[in-house]
Amino acid sequence: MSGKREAKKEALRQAIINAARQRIAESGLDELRARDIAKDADCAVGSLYTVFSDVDDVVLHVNSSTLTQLGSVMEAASKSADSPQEVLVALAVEYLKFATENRNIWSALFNHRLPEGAPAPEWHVAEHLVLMRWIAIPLAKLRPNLDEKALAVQSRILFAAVHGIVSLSLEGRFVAVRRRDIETQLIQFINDIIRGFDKE
Amino acid sequence: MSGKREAKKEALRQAIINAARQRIAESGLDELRARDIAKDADCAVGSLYTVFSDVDDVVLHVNSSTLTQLGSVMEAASKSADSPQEVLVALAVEYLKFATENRNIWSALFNHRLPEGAPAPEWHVAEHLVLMRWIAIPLAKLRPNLDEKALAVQSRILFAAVHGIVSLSLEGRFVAVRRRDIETQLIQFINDIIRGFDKE
DNA sequence: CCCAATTTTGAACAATGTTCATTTTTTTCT
DNA sequence: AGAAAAAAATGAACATTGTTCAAAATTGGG
Repeated sequence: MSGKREAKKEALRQAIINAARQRIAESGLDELRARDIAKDADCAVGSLYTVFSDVDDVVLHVNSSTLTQLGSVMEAASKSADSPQEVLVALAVEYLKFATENRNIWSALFNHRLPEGAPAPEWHVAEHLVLMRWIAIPLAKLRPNLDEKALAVQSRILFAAVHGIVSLSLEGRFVAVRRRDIETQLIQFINDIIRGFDKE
Repeated sequence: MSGKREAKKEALRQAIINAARQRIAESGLDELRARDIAKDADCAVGSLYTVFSDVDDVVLHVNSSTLTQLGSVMEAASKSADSPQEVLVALAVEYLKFATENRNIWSALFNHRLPEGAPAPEWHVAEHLVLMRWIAIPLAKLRPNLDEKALAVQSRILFAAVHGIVSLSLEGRFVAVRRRDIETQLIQFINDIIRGFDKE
């Protein structure tokens, strides 16, 4: 009856991930500390290392759950409209909304850097690719002449552009644009792009 | 004759900035260490703090010089073509080129985070805005009906989109696109946008 | 050449990620 | 149930860093 061990271990894993997510949500990735996570998860610092290889590994798992959340948001947005144009706009707007409402959690997704020369594990990269699919679907309808490969590239480019706008705007380091203007701009931007397709 | 003191201090400032830039260029911002900077600049760790308030301050000055470099690149790109369309494409392509050829220095510009609640100094924010001007000039010709304010916003949005594409592509965390495809995609992207303007 | 002011120094401190010998808990065996 | 073995949890100790500051070295003026 050693399933009890596994269960406890799994409970600890979740407690640690939740504690880390909570900390990140409240104070951002930069303020995340191994000792704080352990305290919140009611375990010793050392225990963290019996379940994860290091703090980066914990962050990776937090990010993984964020991607799942984002996936749901994208799916809902995809169902919120019929025309592919409207779907692309909805995806962008919902992405902006998610980023705004979950700023720290969202930015951890992109600001987290693994140490020099440690590539993100394959399973985590795959999680990102799933998001691209939600863009590819409406895009395929707008550009039926693109093959699978070109479609994948276009999806990434479109995502990157939207992400850039959301990112530089929200992080607001410089290049600040008033918050309530961003959505308007984003919608106009997507529409400009789509109109550009038509004329190609 | 106390100008000598000032001169020495200034020399130290420059030595430290150069050492830091060199380190960042070679190993990236994440590997930057106060002790390494001091060693390269031939001074004690403590001396660094007599000239800069902390390591972040040093990075800020490295980034400042990077922005000056980028400014020159943008200026040259602006003069490389006549039509505003071509200028916008040239700006994007040169931005991509600069980022590719100066990866670590460029990414320090955007990955450097000041500690919680310490906004970038006003002089540094201003340096960023100068870059936006190079985009606004050709954009104004394409969209003559935009007032100054709307033009500034559009410039930022366009920059953010291009930056997003360059950024997610180059950092290649996920969402990887083959390096040699990025330029092609970027050019097509800018053209799509501009075509979108026409149809508005 | 000497003294006071200034600058430079690097050892010491604090914060933090990570390890590992020791203690505690759980499982297995009789 | 109780003891021995296995596994897991613990937190003190270590290594690495940014930063400080008392002491030493340097400098400029008289």
